[in-house]
Amino acid sequence: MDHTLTIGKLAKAAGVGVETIRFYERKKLLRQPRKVGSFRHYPKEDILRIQFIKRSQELGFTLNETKELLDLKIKDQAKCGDVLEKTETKIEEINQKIEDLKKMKLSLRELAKCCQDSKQPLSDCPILECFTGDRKSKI
Amino acid sequence: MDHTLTIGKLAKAAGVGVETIRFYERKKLLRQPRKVGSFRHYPKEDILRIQFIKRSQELGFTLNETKELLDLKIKDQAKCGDVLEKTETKIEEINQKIEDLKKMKLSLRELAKCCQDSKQPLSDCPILECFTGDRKSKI
DNA sequence: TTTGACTCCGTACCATGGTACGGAGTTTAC
DNA sequence: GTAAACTCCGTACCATGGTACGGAGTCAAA
Repeated sequence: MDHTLTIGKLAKAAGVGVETIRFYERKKLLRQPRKVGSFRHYPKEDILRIQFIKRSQELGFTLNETKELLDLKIKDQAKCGDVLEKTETKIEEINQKIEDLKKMKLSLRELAKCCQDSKQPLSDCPILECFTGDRKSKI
Repeated sequence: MDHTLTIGKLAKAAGVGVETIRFYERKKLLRQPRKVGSFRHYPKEDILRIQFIKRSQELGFTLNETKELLDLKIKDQAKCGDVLEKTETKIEEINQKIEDLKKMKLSLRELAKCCQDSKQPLSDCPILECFTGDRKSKI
């Protein structure tokens, strides 16, 4: 009983599936673990690393972007500002997405107005036509 | 020269690629066109149909959802309210996405605060640790 | 020692929304 | 009439983030 974890234990500790860990390894999000015989043995720190990955996804980073963040950590010439910059970029992307979604919502609300009497048969319902015809809308 | 379009003309008129049209056909978003010999001939209405699909995507509907909207049109027992309902549901989904994005943004802002002096080497930068440790945050 | 649980590896598959390719047949323009 | 342009079809491939499978090897407990 040493201080390392087999893939199953790591998976359980980090709250992911075994296959996910092998997938992250293929994608180089996890470093090659030490092999004991043919079995992978992971340091406990990899629990945190996986939690970092999950958190990063929750924050809207893709796996590739997350990999970039993790890679910054091992390049010791990397500056704190490099991470900050990626964060700011991601905040801008999020702002843009929010704006897009708000425009969609406005358009959908306008379209919904087309269709007041919801008991009309669809042949008399203008909403699909509104949909198609609404080319001057903001989005 | 009749009033129908070959696939290339339709693609050009609708602003999509030829392969996209065949893809939509496979996904049943476009009806089987009339065949003249082995060549597809499309009615001009399919330009509008494709534009409807594109517009629908812009509004956040997936191709499957778009197909449901288009299918409502041919089921003549479908009610105007059926379309309205899908629209309202999509508006709710959009609201939820906006809320999620706002939470992400807040978290990213907090994390960015961790990293004030952007000239520090990354070993002294707390942002990655903030990332990992910030488990009590809202998202 | 044997049985059950775990792990290995490569590969295939899921959804989503297409794009690309290759070899054949068809149509149009000069 | 010939060559370019278009179309046919099936299939494979792209990114994204995994999940599933099968047959073999390994490990731990009873």
